[in-house]
This record gives sequence, C-alpha cells and structure tokens, in this order.
Amino acid sequence: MDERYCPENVEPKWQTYWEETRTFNVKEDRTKEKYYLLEMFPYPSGKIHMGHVRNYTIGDVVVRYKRMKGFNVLHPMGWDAFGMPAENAAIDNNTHPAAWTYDNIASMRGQLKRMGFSYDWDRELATCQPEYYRWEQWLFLKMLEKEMVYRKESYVNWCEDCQTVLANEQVEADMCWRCGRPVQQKKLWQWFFRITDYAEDLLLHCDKLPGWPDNVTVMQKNWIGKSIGTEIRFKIDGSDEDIAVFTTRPDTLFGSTFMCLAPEHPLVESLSAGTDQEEEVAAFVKKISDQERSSDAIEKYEKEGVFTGAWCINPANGRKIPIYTANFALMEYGTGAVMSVPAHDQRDFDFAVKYGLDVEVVIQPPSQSLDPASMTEAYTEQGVLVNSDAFSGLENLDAIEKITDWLETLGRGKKTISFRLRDWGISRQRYWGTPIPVVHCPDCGIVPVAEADLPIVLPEDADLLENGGSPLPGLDSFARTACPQCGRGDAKRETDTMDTFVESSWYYARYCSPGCDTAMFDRDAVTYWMPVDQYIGGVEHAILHLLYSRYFMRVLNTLGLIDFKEPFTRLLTQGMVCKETLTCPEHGYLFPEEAGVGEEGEEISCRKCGKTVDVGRVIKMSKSKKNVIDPNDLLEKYGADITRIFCLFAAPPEKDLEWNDDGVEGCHRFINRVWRLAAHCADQAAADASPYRGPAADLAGDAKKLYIKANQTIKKVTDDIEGSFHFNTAISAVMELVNTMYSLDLASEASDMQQVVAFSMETVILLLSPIVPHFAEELWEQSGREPSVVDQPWPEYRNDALATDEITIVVQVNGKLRSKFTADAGSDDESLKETALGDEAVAKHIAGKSVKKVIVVKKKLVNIVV
RNA sequence: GCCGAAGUGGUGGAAUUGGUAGACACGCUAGACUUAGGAUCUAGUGCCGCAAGGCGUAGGAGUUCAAGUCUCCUCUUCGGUACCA
Repeated sequence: MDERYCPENVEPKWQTYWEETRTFNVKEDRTKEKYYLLEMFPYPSGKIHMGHVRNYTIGDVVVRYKRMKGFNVLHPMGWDAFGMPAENAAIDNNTHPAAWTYDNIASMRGQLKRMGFSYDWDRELATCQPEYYRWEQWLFLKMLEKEMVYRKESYVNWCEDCQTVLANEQVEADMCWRCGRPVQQKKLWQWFFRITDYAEDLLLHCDKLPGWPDNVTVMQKNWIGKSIGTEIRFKIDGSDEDIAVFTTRPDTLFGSTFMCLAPEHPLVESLSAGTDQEEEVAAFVKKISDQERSSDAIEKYEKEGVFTGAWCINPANGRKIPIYTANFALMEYGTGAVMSVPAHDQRDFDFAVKYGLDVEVVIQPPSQSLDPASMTEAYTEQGVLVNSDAFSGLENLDAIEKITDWLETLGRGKKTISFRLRDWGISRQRYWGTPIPVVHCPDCGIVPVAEADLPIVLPEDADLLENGGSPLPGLDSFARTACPQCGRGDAKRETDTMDTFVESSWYYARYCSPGCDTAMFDRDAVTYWMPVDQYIGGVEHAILHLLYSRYFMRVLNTLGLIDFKEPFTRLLTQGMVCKETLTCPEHGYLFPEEAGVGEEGEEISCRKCGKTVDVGRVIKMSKSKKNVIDPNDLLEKYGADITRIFCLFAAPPEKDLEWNDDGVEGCHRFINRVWRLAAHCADQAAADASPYRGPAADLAGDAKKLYIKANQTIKKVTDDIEGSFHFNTAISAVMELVNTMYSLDLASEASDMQQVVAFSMETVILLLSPIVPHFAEELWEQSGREPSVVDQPWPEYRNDALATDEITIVVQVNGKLRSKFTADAGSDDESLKETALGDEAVAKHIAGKSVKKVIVVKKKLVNIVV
C-alpha cells in the first residue's frame, strides 16, 4: 500500500472500471423504485468552472447515496448548446458556432469524466442536434395548431449602425457593445407562447411544491403576480370613445385628477392629432421608444410625460381630467392606461408635483387630517373615504367592493383579474438556434411546415456576419423555399430562431429516451422516470427557466402527451460561486496570480504593467464577467476526490461561496489521515475481525465509546444527506469519528475492540464513498473486499447505540453560564437541581441573594434565577 | 424601484422546538520528530484584562428565567427583474 493517496493512479483505474462494467447505465426496471436526479445542464462555454464542479458534485453524492439505498437511479448529462456566446466566439475566432460548440463539448465531457461523476453517458444529448430540436419544431407546430402560439408586434433593441438586433446583454449603458452607438427600439413581428393561459394554474401549484424552497415559490408567485382589481372606463371628452384603466384601488377613484397612457398606447397618437400638443407628443413618444424598456434601464429615467391635449371624464364625479402620456405607464400591464390619484400613489404624486396637477385627498388617515397643499408625499395607507359623495365615511377597504359594484350598475366598470406575467416572446433574430418551422407565402400568409419535412435543419454552411447579425435572411438556399400549401416557389422561410430557453424547457423528458426517433420521447419511459425527483441548479434560474419548464409540462399535458404537470418534485437551488474582481486599468480582469499580492494596507499591482489594481466587488463567476476559476489547476494538483470533498466542505450547498482555495490542504490532509488509518487497521488484528454489529450494551470502555460514536456518525451523515444536503456537516462528522479513532488505542488485543475498529473503519469508507468515490473504492479493495463499493448497501445505525451514559449539565445563574458538571444520563430533575445548587462556582454567584426560581431543562441545563 | 436572500472569530463555516456561541477545518503560535516532507504528531488560539471578571453573532430597540435563533426599525451585500397602476 502506498504511503499516501495517489489520485493519479487510483482515479483513472476506477473511472475505467465503472465505464467497463457500465455501472451507471440504467434501464427501466419496474421491480425497483426509480430515482431521477438531474443537475441543470451546462452551456458548453469551453471549460467547466467551479460552479459546475460544485453543482455536479452535489448531485453525484446524492445519486451514489440513493444507489446504495437500493434505488434505480437515472443520472444523465447533456449540453444546452445553442446560444449567443457561440456566435460571438465564431466572429472573434473566425470559426463556426457548430465547430466551436462541439469542440467545447468534447473537452468539457473529458473534464466531467475526470471528476468521476456517475453519468449514464449513453443518454447524452446536445440541443443543437437536429435529432433533438426536430421535436421542438414538432411541438411548435402542435402548439400553432392549438393556437397556443401567436404572432404580435413587439420591440427589440436595434443598432442602426450595425443593422442588427441586440440582446439586453449586448446593450451597455444604452449603447451598442460592438460599435458604441446609441441603441434604438424597433418594432418587429414576433412569435409568443401563451404562457398567460396557464397563469392561474402555475400560481395555484406554487403551493403544491413542498419539495421546493419557499423563496423560489414565493418569487414565482410574485412574478406571476395575480391582482384582483377593477377595470374602469373613462369617457373621452368630446368623443364617444372610452379609455379603460385597470386599478387595484377603485376606492381612490374620486381622487383621480389626471390619466396617464403608455407611450405605445394606440390612443396617444389619435388623441393628440390636431391639437397644439401633437408635435410635443410625437417627440416624446419617439424619445421614449428609443430608450431601453427593461426595468434596469427604466430605473435610470426620471418620471416624465406630456399632455396629449385631450381630456376625459371621471365617471365617479363627472370631473374633466387631462390625459397625459407618461414613461412610467406600461403597455404590457393592465390596459396600458393609469388613472392617476396623486394624493394616494407616490408615483402619481411625484408626477403631479412636477407638472403642477391637482391633488385631491379622498382618504383620511385615522389620526390626522391631510391637506393637499402641505403634503410632501402620497398617503398610501388605510383610512376613511372623504370627498367621495355617497361613499364618504366608508372604510377604504370596504369601499373597494362597493365602488366596483356601483360602477358596474353604471356600466362603467367591472371586477377584473390581472396578471403581471406576460406571454413568452420566443423569436430571436439570431443564427445559432432552433429554426421556427413556418413559411411566409405572399399568397397564403403564414404556413406551417409539413410534419414530414421536419427537422428544418439549421444550415451549417452559413458564415456569421461581422456585425453579429443572423446570416439566415440572406442565405437563399435556406430562406427561399416553396410554400407548403400552394407550392409557390418564392415563399420565404421564417429566419428567426427560438429562444434557447425553449430547448431547456423539456430536455429532462428527452433523457428518458434520448434516441427516440418517432416522438419527442417514448411514453413508457417518461411514465417510468418522470417527474424528476431531485433537480439541482443555480438559484439564478429560480424564475425564468423553472417557470418555463413548468409551463412546458402543462402544454404537453394539455396535448395529451404526458400525465403530469410538474416537472421537478424536489428542487435544490445551489448558491453561486463568487469571486472578488481584480481589474487592471490596462489589462482588464486579472486572475489572482496575475496580480502581485500586496502586504496588508499595500496596493495590489498588475504583474504585467505594474499599475495599481482596482479591487472590486465580489460578484458571481461567469463567462461574461471573465472571472471564472479553472478547476483544472485543482484537479491537476489534488485529483478529483479532494476537489470534490473540498467543494462540499467549504459551505452548505444553498449558500453563495466566495472562492478561495486556502482550505483545500485541510481536505487533502484529512483524506491522507483516513488513508493511513486504514493502513494501520489493516496491520492490526482488526484486518481479520468481523465488524461488530450488536447492541452497545454488550460493550464497555473505549470499544463502547467508539461504537456509539460510529453509530452517531451514521445517523448524522444519513440525516444530513437525506434532509438538507448539508454535506459540510456530514464531512465534519466523519472527521470527528476519524479523530476519535486516532485518539484511542486501536491496537488493543481485546477481540470486541478489534471488531468495533473493523466496524468503524468500514463505516468511514462507506460514509465517504459517495463523496470521494475513487478513494473509497481503493480502500475497499485494499481491505481485501470485492469491488465495488458502489454496490454496497448504505450503512445502518442502531437506535440502541446512539446515547452515551454520561451527560454534561450546564449551570446558569440568571441566564449566564457559571458552571458545568457531568451526571448520569438517568438522573432526574430534582437531583440535577440539588447538584447545581451545591456547586462551588455557583455558590459564589448566589451568595447573599435569594433564589427566586430554578429552571431545569431535561438533560441539558439548570438555570438559577436570583 | 420591485421581488427574493444573506450578514457569526484573522478565514470557510457549526449551533433541534429559544437552552454551553464558535463544532469541523483553514491560518497563526509554540514544541516534538526527523535520511528536510506538498510531511507527521502534541499543545494553544473570539476580543479586552496580570487576574477576578467583563464584552461578544451587521447596528438599534423589544419579548423571555434564557435570544445567533422570536418581534419591530435601520444599515450593508448578493441574486432576479418586464416601473404591479
């Protein structure tokens, strides 16, 4: 046996063994309970980073544990292969997105294999393969048939200089990231999935996902954002037309003193036409339309608006109020029109102050009297209605329903439910994605491609354009086609591709039968494996990816393709791996080794140019932020197992991890401590002893102590994996057991001690085996057992071997710790109290005071109140 | 802005229903052992103090015999984001 653990010899040996024995390849087996564990598949960016290592290590431990528990475990891996980075890399490196992507897949697959992850590689898939996206196109056609997908006009970021559409990420401070020119908004016809049809159901089931973390379901609920409110119709002055608004505060209707329309609202142009305001309105609309309309960007803009020149009538009191168009009114929410009540809405108040509009108080707080002239902010709390005709005097919460009912009798309003969730726009004016399978015919309009013609293969002979735009519209061999309906030869194929979130919304179902070429998936396989029992991935996907996946399963369910609706039974949202940024003004982001390490208080400087490095914030590691740490260095130096155990030991999985590899030496030492311990045990009589598995009561002394510790450790590790995935505490429990073994005289000739040592050593190996599998296999084999440790059952603990005979009792005086003593585990409260009161250290603190009360907490503490 | 989290030694992190704050590690300080290693072993290590003792879980209030844990307020950091009318 080597002096120390040599990963360079051991790890390839067992990786080959697992591969040759096809240990992790699975089939449907109805005699066994299934367990489907999935980690979010990676984007093939080139190299795996620490976030992947952390994510996949967590999953791998659970998979190996469940396997030992007797489950038939599915653990697949694949590639989320379409997306923008491939296009950017293609332009930068003069290659093709496909070549770049497949190269990256090859090297990342190699890295994952080197980590010893237990994937069923036979099920590997990449979403850029026509065999995969074919079924996505097929589903699109089904959805089109059922009107679950539709077209409408909507805005995209547009760079006039580059003549191309930009993703939000490609817009930096309102400027195009390529040419630095201002970005405009451009209206295009785009495809949308009607996810809002499922808003109610998606919301309802947020409460039926007990295996999901609360923060995720809460975020999803808020994202869907159901609000019950009232739609109120205001008559336009001098016209028969109405403007509908949606409000959750109809109780404030009498206080509405102006109205705001979204700049995109269809009435904005017609209302201002012919008025003095026409030009000003047009200029404002143009200005707003050039601004990025994402919330991040909008925050930067001050609330502003322009009078449209038109007025409307408040249906409650007949008051004539001005109609504005304002940048804070959104076309996507409610009706695109806001009834503004400046006295009771802060945004409206700010706007009213800025433009000198009336403020009318209609709700009075209980204790004070509001005066519009002296108000400095809106009053948004509860109160009693005033200035509201027949409704004055009502509590405002009661008035909500009463005013709504009244409006209904007037024919001017009704109760309405509104969702914040918007339909999912899936069109992307990009090359590297799934082609949308429709044809635009000058005669027939939009015509779906025939199912028999699928897949519509993304042409791989296209060259990316320098401006980053899609080459597809200009590629006649792809874009020109015959109309599937009338046969007309000059029809144009749809050249937009799908949002890459579409591929990731169903890949987990495809893993059940990845080779299936007659359907999206084999129904029997999906029935057996789905839903995913445990999904693991970054918390940054808490909303979009997870919500889209839930939506997709509902679509498949509606189409009769599956019997369930929720894709993921349990969810673990893993924290991000973060890193402090080090930025040189000359060279941009620096890796730590490129920056000179400054002494305390000293400035850090760049090794290349000597300039002072800016030590920035701690942010998530990501390709785009160029601060990824390459796990290869760790892997080279320590091997897979030490990298794995270190990732797990550093922090509990749901927590963010600020990367720092200082602690890795400790894990390295621990592994070698176990290695030497195993070697030592093999030299002892324990090598031949059969592991003790009887009751603790039959043991005494060190043997009993060790036996109890081993049983406690099994319980602790099992509970940690099963319950919370807190591997860090599971590992420290095993460290404690190992420390206990080191502290005892293991060479004792006593046969029961030898049996307990054999049991403890076996326990250590088995408990560590999901975490450091190569290491465990090697020790298992060297202890003279047959491979493989992955086929061993998970160790069981005995309930009669968990409690020790003696307990430590803490003594407090007025809640402050003053003394401790040990007592027999069976001692009753009264005797503990006696001992505590008689304690020397305690006597000092209660001397001269009278004991008012003594609180005894069973087997824990005594608190004396004086 | 909104939604969701997090804040504990020099560092990563432990702490059942409120019940010994700092498990387990890293680092550091001594020492031992050496055919000097990427060792290994032993002891110490929250802060202040010679000590008795006091102070300590982002900050401030509160509830309680007892608060890292519960309540309220404030601050900071992180993730998501499409200005919730």
